[in-house]
Amino acid sequence: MLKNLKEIPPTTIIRLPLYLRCLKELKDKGVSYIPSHELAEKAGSNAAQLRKDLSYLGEFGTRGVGYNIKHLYFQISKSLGLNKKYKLAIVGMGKLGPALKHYKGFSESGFEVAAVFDNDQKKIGQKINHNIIEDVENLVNSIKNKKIEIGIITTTVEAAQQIADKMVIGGIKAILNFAPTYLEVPSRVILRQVDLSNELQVLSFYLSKKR
Amino acid sequence: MLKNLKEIPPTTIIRLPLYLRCLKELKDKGVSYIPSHELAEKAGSNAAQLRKDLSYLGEFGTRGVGYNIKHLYFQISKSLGLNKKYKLAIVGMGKLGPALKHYKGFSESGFEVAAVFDNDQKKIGQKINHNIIEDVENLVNSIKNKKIEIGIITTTVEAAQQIADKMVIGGIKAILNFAPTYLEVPSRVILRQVDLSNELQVLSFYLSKKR
DNA sequence: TACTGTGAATAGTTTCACAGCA
DNA sequence: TGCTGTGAAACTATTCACAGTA
Repeated sequence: MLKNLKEIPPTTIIRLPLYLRCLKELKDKGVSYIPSHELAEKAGSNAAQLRKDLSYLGEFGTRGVGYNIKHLYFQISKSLGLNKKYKLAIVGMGKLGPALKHYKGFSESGFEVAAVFDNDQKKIGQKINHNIIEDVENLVNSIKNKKIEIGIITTTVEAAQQIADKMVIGGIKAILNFAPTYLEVPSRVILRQVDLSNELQVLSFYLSKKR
Repeated sequence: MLKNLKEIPPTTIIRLPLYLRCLKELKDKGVSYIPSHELAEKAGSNAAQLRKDLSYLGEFGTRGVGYNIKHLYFQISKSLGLNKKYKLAIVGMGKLGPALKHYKGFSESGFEVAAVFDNDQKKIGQKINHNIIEDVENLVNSIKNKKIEIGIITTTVEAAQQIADKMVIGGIKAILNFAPTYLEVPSRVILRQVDLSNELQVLSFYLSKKR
């Protein structure tokens, strides 16, 4: 019955944002209840897995009926810590950085881009949406002053580690790294790596198997 | 001894591009041999896992010495099917699409952006690097004529499914989808989903646990 | 009746620990 | 001696199947 004591498996955590997205769609459409097999199908999962995943968060369903969409949405949001707003810093205003800056999904989930940085004097001072590009030399102070908790790195591989180091000095709590290189950070800092060409290489593997 | 018969686990496949990246760095530096624990450290893994992963591909090491970097690089490339060139189409020339178009990692791994598309008449005909933006109405024919095997979707959520459908009609073999929505494709088409705000939500979970 | 929640069974993944080879 | 390659053990995740309930 009580499940707060149990650890939520990492695989479950990765799927929660998926469920959340489907629930948002349904909520916006005005649907009020949904059974596990339908929600699972929308999320590209299966009913057993969905129910097991949700069981780590609590008991939110009604037997014979399904899940109340608004309630489940709220509960998953809460479990993911999305009831709180987070401030982001994006470092590297090449192509990918500005693309992320404009990405709608961030603000929708309660993430606010509080500062953007580059080391190119030509770019510093320019405006991107509502942010003025700051000199990367300000990174440490900006993170401290604005109490930024999450850093996104979209620089070159060469610059990535020193940017990460500065973020750590500034007191960053988590880093999302898009530069295709392994970063060394203290274990108290949460690090996630997104590598776009890795995804293509994985596709390549499955493609080449088919012949 | 012979391992070609055994299936390579999906978790191993995801790590192979990581090893490849480290090996490339070492190769460029002129290093010739490396033991498993050092390569593992560079890749953010551990020696036992690295050796187990490689054991699914074959026996490439020398006891007492380590792995020949060039040879291992070649072998992993081959296992991932990267000895072949792949043609890509990117659909959606908003912010993310052009960023991917410029992304160096793609061409370095043998992927060629053979065509780019949008539905905006103002963008169609414009040049992005070496590609002229084509009308999305040409998508099916272009995929057929240019023998494009991989499609990348960077459109809005609303357009994504119909773009995927067109790709399938054109005979695409794999799709990498950046639109935050679940796509329905025939099982013969390989599909991978990359969702940028999911990554932030996962960070949020681990951040909120820390308080 | 139509669903959820969950133990139990199965499947998959990681880590251990060591035999065997250069 | 110092490493790899790999069975076996430990751990983790998924799926099954059904008791329990609105």
